[in-house]
Amino acid sequence: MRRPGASPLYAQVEAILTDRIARGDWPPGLLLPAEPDLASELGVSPGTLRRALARLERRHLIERRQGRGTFVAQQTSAQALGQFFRVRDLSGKPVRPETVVTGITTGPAMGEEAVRLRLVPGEKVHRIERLRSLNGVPQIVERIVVPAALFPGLSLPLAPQRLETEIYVHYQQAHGIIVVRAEETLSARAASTEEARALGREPGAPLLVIERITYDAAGRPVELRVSLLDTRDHRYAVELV
Amino acid sequence: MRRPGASPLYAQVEAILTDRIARGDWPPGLLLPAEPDLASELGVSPGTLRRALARLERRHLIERRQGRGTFVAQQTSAQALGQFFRVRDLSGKPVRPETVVTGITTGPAMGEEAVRLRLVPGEKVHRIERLRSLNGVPQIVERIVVPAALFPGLSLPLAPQRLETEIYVHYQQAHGIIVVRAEETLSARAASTEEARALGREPGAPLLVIERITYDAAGRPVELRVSLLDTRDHRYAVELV
DNA sequence: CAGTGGTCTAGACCACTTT
DNA sequence: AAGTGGTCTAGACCACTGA
Repeated sequence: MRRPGASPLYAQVEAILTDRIARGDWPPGLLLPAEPDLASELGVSPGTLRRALARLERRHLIERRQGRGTFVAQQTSAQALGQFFRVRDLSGKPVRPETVVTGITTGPAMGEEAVRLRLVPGEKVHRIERLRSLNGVPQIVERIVVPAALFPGLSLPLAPQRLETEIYVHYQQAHGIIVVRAEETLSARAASTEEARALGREPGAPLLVIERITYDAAGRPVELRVSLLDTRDHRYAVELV
Repeated sequence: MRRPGASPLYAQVEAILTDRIARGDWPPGLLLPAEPDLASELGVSPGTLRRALARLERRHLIERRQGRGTFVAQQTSAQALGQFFRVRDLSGKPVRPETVVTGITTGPAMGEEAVRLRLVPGEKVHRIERLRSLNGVPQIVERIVVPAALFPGLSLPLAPQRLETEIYVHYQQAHGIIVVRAEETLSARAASTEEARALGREPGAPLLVIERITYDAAGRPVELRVSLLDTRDHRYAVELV
């Protein structure tokens, strides 16, 4: 195949398949055609297709299972937690948070928020407050901002329960949005009186601040989040390679 | 090629090449044999060799340059900084630290240190204290613990200068040790009086604590490090995928 | 047993770098 | 012009899964 000044063929194939998934043409859970079939449909060799599939798998957009086939990734609670929740206990073991919603409001996006979420000024957002416990003890205060357009059913009484699991599962089930990437910045800050009360600490206690922006498969921002972690018994863990 | 219960051939090739680099048989900067030659020397097909080389490149152990050849990775200051220094300014731009050594002592490894560095109890370590400035302002207090065996020339008068650049460059030049991986855990903590004075802050001010353990190509731990960052003007940035 | 992805091989052609 | 890695192709065989 030719490639005058364009990108490599495997990258083009990767982009085509990413687009099918991002648009919902290929919904989560779908079994993809077998590799030889998909390769001939796209007009590329099996080797080139495999190279594109390997990259999609590394981005967690598909799952390949030997003997079964290749599937569009399902956003499950356990999977989203493993991918995006970096908190560990002091021995390094992963912990599972229990979550309670402590407040929901709806209003226009602030200047900074609107820019980062790429909303028109004044567009509505939901603000969600949650308290997350690790091993039964409140350890994380969390404030989430999401475009209201992505969360229409939020005023319903059942909404809080949905918000107590990872909201990425809701995104996928209700809108076919697959969350694939997040950027986090970390800092340290003194607790306010409200934050301190929620976490059972004294005002001014040092907290770890985790600010996150989350993107879907199409590269659109879909969530802003600030998490305040009490780090007496837990750590935020990363590996650098 | 057969593979009864063993690992894939490309993984075996990767292990062989990693070993050659880790042992110093292939020193940093070396030009590797051309792919067809290396493949036939190892008794594998070019495709299998390329798969192993791709993995080595992702681990930053080699660099491949089209038209020139494949080289064992050189540890440069800029490269080590880009790979392991996650601090950004508030706009997200990378910053380059200037570093001053504020203290060096030598003594036996403490219990916890000895375990993590896999030293025999009582084995000597160097403890290095540094103050790092960003844009001319002191922002990071750093304490580094390294096995004394890896840093024999530390009492020489020129040592402090060496310690003012990334010490990974010294590791590579003096011992052929290539640092490939680090684990970091983050937390928030109140500044002590000495830490506060060094950073121009009030005692008790919240600081971001970054604890790092660093490993070489052979998987041996070669450094413990604690960095205390003033996060009024900077952030620690990570991407989750 | 049939069908899937995982591994391994072999070789052609292209783009880039250096001589 | 010669040599390198990057791309793309084509096909054989193996390991795993589920009917």
